[in-house]
Amino acid sequence: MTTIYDIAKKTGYSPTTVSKVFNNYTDVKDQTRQTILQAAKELGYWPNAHARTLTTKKSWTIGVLFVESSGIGMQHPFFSAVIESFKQVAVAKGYALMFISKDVGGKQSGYLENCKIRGVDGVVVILSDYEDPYFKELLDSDIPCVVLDYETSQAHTLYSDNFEGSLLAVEYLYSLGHRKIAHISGGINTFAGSKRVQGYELAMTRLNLETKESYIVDSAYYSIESGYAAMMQILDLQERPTAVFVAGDHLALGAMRAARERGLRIPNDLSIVGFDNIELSQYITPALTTIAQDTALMGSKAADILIQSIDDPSQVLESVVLPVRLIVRDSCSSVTNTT
Amino acid sequence: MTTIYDIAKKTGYSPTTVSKVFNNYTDVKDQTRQTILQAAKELGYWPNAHARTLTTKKSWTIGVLFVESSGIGMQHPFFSAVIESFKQVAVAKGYALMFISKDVGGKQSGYLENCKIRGVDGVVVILSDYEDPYFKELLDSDIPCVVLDYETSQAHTLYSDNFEGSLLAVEYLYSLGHRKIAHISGGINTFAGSKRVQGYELAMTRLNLETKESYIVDSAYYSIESGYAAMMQILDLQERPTAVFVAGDHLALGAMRAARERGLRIPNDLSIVGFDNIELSQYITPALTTIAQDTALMGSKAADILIQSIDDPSQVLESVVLPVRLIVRDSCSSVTNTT
DNA sequence: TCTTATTTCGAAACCGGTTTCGAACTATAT
DNA sequence: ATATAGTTCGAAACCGGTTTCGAAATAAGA
Repeated sequence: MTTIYDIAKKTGYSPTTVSKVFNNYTDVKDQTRQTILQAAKELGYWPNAHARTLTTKKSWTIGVLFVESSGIGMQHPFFSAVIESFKQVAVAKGYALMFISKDVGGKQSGYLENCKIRGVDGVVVILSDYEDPYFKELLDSDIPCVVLDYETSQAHTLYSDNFEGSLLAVEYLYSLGHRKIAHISGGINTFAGSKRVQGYELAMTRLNLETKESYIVDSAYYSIESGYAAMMQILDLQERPTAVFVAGDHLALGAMRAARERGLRIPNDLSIVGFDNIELSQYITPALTTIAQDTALMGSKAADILIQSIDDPSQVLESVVLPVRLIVRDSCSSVTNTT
Repeated sequence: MTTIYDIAKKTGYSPTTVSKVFNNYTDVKDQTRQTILQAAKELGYWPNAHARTLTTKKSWTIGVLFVESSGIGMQHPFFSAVIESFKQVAVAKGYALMFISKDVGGKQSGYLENCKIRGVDGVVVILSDYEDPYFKELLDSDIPCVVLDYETSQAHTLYSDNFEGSLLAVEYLYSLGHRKIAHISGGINTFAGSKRVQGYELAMTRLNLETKESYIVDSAYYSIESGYAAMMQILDLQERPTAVFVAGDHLALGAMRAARERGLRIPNDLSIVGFDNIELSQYITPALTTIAQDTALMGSKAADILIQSIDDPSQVLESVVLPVRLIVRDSCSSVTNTT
């Protein structure tokens, strides 16, 4: 491993000057710069990020806090799409991404501890369970954070307009003639889930539709399985709805499966609207009508905000609400006879 | 930021002794240890990983090299499933995961350079294009690598038995009575893709079936779109096959869509076998019969091998071939009249 | 030619840890 | 009381960089 000292020795200049070359200081003669650069190339020199971080206190590393209660981690398509777009702008600005976990090496430690130990410059957090005390601990710290899909006054936040999404979905179903509209929630205890329920309820009220208790089924996770179970529950109702607004595409997939098993055809016998617009929703049959979140924008915008906040921690906290839109495909049909 | 020097000052012991406490040296009196631990707690001490790495030359960081030519990055379900399981064992052993990219900060740099700069202890690589010269550069280096879905004598390798998978698929279709079996390849230029084609060809030969040129369609990427295009090409054939073995589930989704648009019912008019067993393949209609790779095993095994290799770089290179299995679902039907 | 201003460079301290090796101190054996 | 063994601790060098500030060298101005 060659160091700036090796280069200094070889060229006859001091380590100081060598360091200056790699940091684009102006007080070094151009010819000197060339000599040093040349020597660096010959010796195969790579700057040591750890040594640099030690003095500068900047690691050029962003922590990714990404945990789902369901435990499937990176596999969730919505989250991974966001992170992918986040990564692209972060890398372009010179940052590397590092996963933050608790319990590293089998030792109970917590997110904040690991962030401190690793010296990350900032953290982007996407959790399904924001009640985690270890997350709170991180929020309370001085580490710049941008948190997605959640609302808090302690950090920059970024989330889709879940509320509006629900309105769009229900109003669309209404416009097709549906009056008995049920809702499969993604968990009232999650931020997005509760917003979506609220949006559903408001929409129903606005449209003068009765909001029955039994028409709202809470499913614990955004998984296919729980969507299946929730739909089964709805199908057992004596007064079956003609349409179901489902708070997530994965849930919707499970719901569609349940309906199919019960012999219901979609959209003929039952209309379904999802939420998220995951890639596959357009390829299933029938293609899923859903509310699209702009994952690419969410990721890139989050990176912009976080990096700004790293550069200037005194920045006022931003709270960005991203627009959603209805994507009409084939999983809904109009109701002719409104019983 | 409190350091071991702060703790030393507060307790009256030397930085050496403080350091020893955190490194579990035995030559420190138990009472001393308690005093120092107590002081550390009070001062809110976190060890500085960068400083530690600087002297020990070990960063407890594993680089993740994960690029797809299609550019969708982490979103690919197969790859992200593998990484997720990799991450779990790596974290349990005390490592953090860091994404390695080239062109950091807009500067053309390459994978090796970034690995060297960041001082990662090892790298797990999953690429779709293993011809990348920057990847070769990394392979030629002294950094421990484990590469997935590829074969090379320069690193530890790990891949599913693609060849066997093809045999299973074709033999299964044969057992259902199919004789005209086509193949949509995932790209003859990828390692897995070529193995799958070879397996297909061997199976056909073994079963005494004619391997027509036109029955093998090469699709550039493992995307839904290219699966769609490839299937269209097959459906344009005058002598249409009764079954298609598709080299990837995503491709299969596109292929099914194409067939459906052409008015063909699956499995009645056309049988399809996929490859990968992505989560969604069981939820589409008809549920996809496919060849399953053991992604969890691949990830955890890869982590085991890499970490062993980090601990002892002189280890002989391992090349692990993981078993695959046929998962029968609803996308294939038996052929009664073999024309 | 002598100031003065501008370039160009380097000594030295510092960042926060680790590790070797010897010294001092305590306990045990003779 | 003395020799020996075992325990406990710390001085100092080192890891590979950055940065301040002053000095030397060179160029410009009078």
